[in-house]
Amino acid sequence: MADPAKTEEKRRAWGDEDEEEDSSSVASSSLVTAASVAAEGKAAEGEASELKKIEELSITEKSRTLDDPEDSEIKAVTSGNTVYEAAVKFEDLNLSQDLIKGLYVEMGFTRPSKIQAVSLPMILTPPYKDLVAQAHNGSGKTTCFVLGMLSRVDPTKEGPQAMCICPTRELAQQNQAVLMRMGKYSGITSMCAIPSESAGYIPVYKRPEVKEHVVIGTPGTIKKLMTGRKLKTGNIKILVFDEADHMLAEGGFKDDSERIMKDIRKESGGCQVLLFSATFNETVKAFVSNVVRDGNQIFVKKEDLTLEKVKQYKVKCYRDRERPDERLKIEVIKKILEYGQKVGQTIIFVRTKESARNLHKQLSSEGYECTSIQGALVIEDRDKIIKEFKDGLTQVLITTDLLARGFDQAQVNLVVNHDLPVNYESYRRGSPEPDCEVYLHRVGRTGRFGRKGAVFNLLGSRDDEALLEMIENHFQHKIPMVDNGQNDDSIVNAIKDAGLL
DNA sequence: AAAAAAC
Repeated sequence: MADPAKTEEKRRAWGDEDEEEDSSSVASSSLVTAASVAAEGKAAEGEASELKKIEELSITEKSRTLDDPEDSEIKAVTSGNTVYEAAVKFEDLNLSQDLIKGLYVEMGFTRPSKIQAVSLPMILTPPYKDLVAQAHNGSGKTTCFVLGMLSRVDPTKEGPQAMCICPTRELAQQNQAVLMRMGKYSGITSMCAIPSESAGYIPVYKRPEVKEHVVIGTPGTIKKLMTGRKLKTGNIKILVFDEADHMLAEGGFKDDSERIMKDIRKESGGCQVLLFSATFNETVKAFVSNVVRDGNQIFVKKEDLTLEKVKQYKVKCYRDRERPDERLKIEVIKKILEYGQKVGQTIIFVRTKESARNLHKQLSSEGYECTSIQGALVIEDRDKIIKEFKDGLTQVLITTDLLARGFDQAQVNLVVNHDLPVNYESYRRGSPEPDCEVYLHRVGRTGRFGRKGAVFNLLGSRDDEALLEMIENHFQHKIPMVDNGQNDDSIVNAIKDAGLL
């Protein structure tokens, strides 16, 4: 539907948003069999001074139906003396009846997923400790922090008591949508603090004070409201950073995030801070555990992060010459879409806004319906394109890394990397390295909640081949090559092998 | 290079 020429672009886009992580589907459950507590080191039994215990939560999961992405062990390190028991049922969590009803009736959940089982007790048990939590894509992280926020709000009191900071507008909106559904029966109110349409822009000083209980938004708007004294943070009890590794990364939102965290911690007299993401590279991890020194931690080994039900492939899209063959990429994409349309929705990732536009134009002109989104679009168009895709009105969405993180759409079962994610710093240094974290997030747009999916990585050069090899090594996961031949069934077979079709 | 962002 979307006509590329029709979508206006703004010279300076200051919208933010992106979409979140777990949405509609049933959080399928993993069975928590045992939580054995092993004392760190060879500490003698009487050593009460030992502050840290390492709990190896060995978790066997039984994926009963189609859900259950998390196979691997997650390792939890607790701080302090509290012993947490994994929640087998939502009833184990002392939630209000309103929230229980929201989980079962509105969300349709049955039991906590693995990350929920492990993290929710840590979030909800006093004394309220900070938490850094890593879990697989599509494993239900959003539910963890949304439930955390809802549980800590007193609906009889007015004003902000919980806050969530996200990297993009789309993600903030998606998270708020989840919160509203889950909190449907609780009487808890929320607002989305993101840049609004330029037409209806109201300067901060003219806005009323925020009265809602929960504020979800992007760093700039949140900061603006805070400095404009329209967002009082004195009663904030819980502060969440979604996609926390990115929110705290150099070159990410580090400065904004630290500022916000510092101010709120001071104003509120110390509030609980939750950091959630599917990825934490070593640099961020070191920094993060410094930020939440006295907190609990949940981590997953990077080798265990790849989603089993999502099949990854690579396709050679260059011929003899060692330069990208855009034409060949288009042909391969067309092949993928031919069959992809039959199985569900497709997201195509590109590196730049310009490629998003160009690819959109090209595919459209060849009769392949698609839409595209990137940060230069005006907010109205961004919202419209997301809505159309979420409503299933469009099948193919071309995007920059705007949607790499958190975007949750169960029907997406094909992801195409038209360009591989490259670490910009290394690129500038002249020795390009892949951005493995972004790669993992892109892959995670499919296979939500244990569903099946396929990812096609288009290799435009020998360099791309080397990049993907580094990604394979990073995750210790070999990615098979699929023939690009236009005359055989390699692509179809790959889609079939992934369990689609 | 992507994203957020202002009055």
